[in-house]
Amino acid sequence: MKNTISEVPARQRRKEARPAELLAAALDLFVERGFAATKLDDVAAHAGVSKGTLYLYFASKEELFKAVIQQGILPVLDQGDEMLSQFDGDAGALLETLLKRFWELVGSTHLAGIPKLMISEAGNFPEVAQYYYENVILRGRGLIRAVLERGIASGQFRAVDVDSAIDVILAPQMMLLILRYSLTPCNCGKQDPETYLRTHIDLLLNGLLVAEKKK
Amino acid sequence: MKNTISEVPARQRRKEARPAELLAAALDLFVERGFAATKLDDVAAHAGVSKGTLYLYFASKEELFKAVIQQGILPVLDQGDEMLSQFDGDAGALLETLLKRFWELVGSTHLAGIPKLMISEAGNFPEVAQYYYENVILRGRGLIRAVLERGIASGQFRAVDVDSAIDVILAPQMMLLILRYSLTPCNCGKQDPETYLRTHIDLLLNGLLVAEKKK
DNA sequence: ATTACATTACTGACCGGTCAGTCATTAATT
DNA sequence: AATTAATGACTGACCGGTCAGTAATGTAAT
Repeated sequence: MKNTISEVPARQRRKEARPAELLAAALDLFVERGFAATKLDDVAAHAGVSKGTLYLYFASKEELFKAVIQQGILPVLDQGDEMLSQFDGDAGALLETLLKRFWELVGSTHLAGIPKLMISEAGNFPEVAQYYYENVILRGRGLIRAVLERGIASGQFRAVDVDSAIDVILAPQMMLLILRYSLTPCNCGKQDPETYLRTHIDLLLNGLLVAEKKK
Repeated sequence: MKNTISEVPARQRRKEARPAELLAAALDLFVERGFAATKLDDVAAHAGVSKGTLYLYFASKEELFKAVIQQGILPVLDQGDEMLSQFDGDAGALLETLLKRFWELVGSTHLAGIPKLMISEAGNFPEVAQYYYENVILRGRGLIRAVLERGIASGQFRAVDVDSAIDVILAPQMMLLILRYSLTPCNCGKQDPETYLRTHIDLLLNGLLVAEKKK
């Protein structure tokens, strides 16, 4: 006769579901507490298994870290690539759409914590940092570069220095994410991202100076 | 007769010099390895003393952290205040001067590592984060706010949303510092800061769009 | 000068808590 | 009965923090 209260056995065997559940738990905790401060016991508990089980699926804490980064961030960049190839408006509108979409996809998820996580831990995990640089940063910069070059070629944008402009454009986006997951006493990121994003795009396209251009 | 090889005794008593030397060592190591990953044994060794001595001057690792932040960053903000009160050019020139001077004072020092350090550790040390927010972030934002308001009042700047504009302006500066001390495989921050800074100020003042303004 | 005593900056072995990683055992599935 | 997913007690390294002891310096009496 089964237990009449609960049909869930104490121990379940769910080989297929474990890795994804462990990755989700790890993302949550890494993003919330940082990598070093997160205990694998807690990750396992969060995923409803014991620490031993975690080690059945991931060889070490660092491997788990790598897997979290990979699985979390690559789909977002795939979306970006797709948008770029399909969009057919002018470059200014494309830039605006891209930045807004990025915020929708990442800003509202726990994925938003990944940039801060990488910045914090890159120094101590060069292998992960290398992967992140090649597969996330370079691809992200590539997206913005394509937009800038399209805009400059069409005459819509001024012929700014593309390489540094990319960084200048991405920085406010990154900082907004970073501040969300750090310096919580700071309200910097608290005012609605709408306004922030609008100001960013407005400044970016129009600059700070009034009507007649000098320089 | 003294030792002819070396006049340095094995053990020295230098009560006055210790704190500053320990703070310098701690800044170096915290910035290089992160707070959690830095061992107090190493900090002490770097300063040429034993761990016990460190505890004569600082009550705990966290107190040492706070002292490093305070001692490192406050003088820079004092300089900023002074510049603001003395400068008498137009707001655009003031903004440019302020950003460039900031880079000179901080970008070339180990102080440049402090923003990344704070971002990484703020979550685990709320007391330090609170201090940093009140005494560094708010003061820094105050400087930029003053410049923006001066420029808008004089009619030189467009009437942008000041609060979010502050963040948009500061973000590229911060990101440049952050990338210097993180993601070292990434060359993002490697190209000379000159170009980066010039692009930032140029974009900030003039925007991305060509001559005739829309909107 | 030299000796004796007092003060205190400094040391480093040690302790206790923590946590990544292991493995003998248990129990679900085939 | 055999296989293997899952467990959780255990280990050993690590490190923040402590403290009994050591040696450098000061001071005063001889």
